[in-house]
Amino acid sequence: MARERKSDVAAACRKLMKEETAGERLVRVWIWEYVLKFSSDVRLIRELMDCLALPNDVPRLKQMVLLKELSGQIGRGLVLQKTLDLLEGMREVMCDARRVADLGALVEDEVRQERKRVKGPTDGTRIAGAESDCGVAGGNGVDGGQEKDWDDLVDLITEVREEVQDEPEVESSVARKRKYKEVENKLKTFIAKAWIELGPVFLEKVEVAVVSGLYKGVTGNHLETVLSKGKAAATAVDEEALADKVVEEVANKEVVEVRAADLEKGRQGLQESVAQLEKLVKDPLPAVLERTDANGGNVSTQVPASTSGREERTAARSTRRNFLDPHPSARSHEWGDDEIAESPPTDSPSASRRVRLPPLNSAPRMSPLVEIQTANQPRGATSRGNRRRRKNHKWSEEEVETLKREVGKYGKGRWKLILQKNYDVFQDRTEVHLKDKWRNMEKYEGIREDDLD
DNA sequence: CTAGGGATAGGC
DNA sequence: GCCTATCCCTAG
Repeated sequence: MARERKSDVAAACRKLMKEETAGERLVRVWIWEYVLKFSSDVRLIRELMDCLALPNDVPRLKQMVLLKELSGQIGRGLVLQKTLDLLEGMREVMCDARRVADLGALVEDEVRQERKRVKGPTDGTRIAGAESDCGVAGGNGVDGGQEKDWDDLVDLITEVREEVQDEPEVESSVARKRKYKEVENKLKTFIAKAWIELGPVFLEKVEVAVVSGLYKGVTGNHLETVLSKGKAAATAVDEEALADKVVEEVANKEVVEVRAADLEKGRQGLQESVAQLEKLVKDPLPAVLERTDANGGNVSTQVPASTSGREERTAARSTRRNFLDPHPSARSHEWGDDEIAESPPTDSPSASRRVRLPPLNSAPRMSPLVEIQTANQPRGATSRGNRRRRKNHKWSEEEVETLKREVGKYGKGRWKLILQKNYDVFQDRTEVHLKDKWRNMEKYEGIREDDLD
């Protein structure tokens, strides 16, 4: 039943997205920005994904997703190679962001043209705040500080990883553990800084502005005027500056005293904004939340990390790849390939109807890392370079024994589970590594699952 | 996520 | 070269 409703929602959303205007697309970006920044509820994010495609051509959003994934790495235990891959993804996106520094202007342009086309009958589709750049272009400031942090971090991880590869047998040494801790801390700092770099998201600014009474809202007339006069860009700067100022003030002042009247005012303002948003995009959240509540907070796609039952695993299997868990062996990130790729839930039929922005990556497909490395790193300091095959990492006795034991316990084919239960032993391995190793052992050593106790 | 095909590294 | 171990890719 939940399943049917789910597909209903998804279908309805697809339909909506088919007719998505440039303005609505912006709304989609705002929603995602906000959710990615403030929700740590993976379940919610997945559900939302089914209903509202994650725009895959906005560097800022990509950065946010990558940051989420990196955070997840810390939570689940570091897999150095994966961390490096994610970091490389970050670098790519950061470069993209720089390349399209004026994307905001382009979007506004699209909005303007779109408005010209649909002018008249569709009075109800006023685009709240569409003349502001709304953060699509915001956060493009990838400055040198972040690059340096990035370099340091990658160097450190590479170094540790190589150490692990060269002397896998001392994996549990105190020094090794300290190294991992160091990586983790540095990574945390990097992530925190990156979020700061990204700056406030659009809805956040609106929220702050409304609550502090400085945001007067945008009237339809105002919008029309702005758009028709073609002064969108100029206004966007003003609004942006205002919002920034507000955020800054709020951040710097001792806690701003908020009186009841202000709060009420703010709440009303937010309610209006929400109503406007709902007019534009059918907000999937209420349905999702209602469903999760009805379900006692449980949704079938949720996988409690600690469980291991076979049934649960099957139940948890999703038709779609978990976006927080990219393909284990993927060496490059899927986003930004030249095609205008669809996000998973939005199946292709609607693709052609989408408002399209210029491809972000029309530039060479080669990893920006290459340029950077060759430029900044004299010797092969970071040996992984472009897409180099990782150095063969011989299996230690302990790893092999653990693998045998665990296959005996959980059965062949539960690679992910086995890995999760033994992150400390299988440092720097993925489930694919476990699977491959077992295959070899079967093939060349004649080991069988049933030989094990 | 897993299975299986295939590429590559590295030892002899 | 051949063979095994390891790594990588991708269909299902």
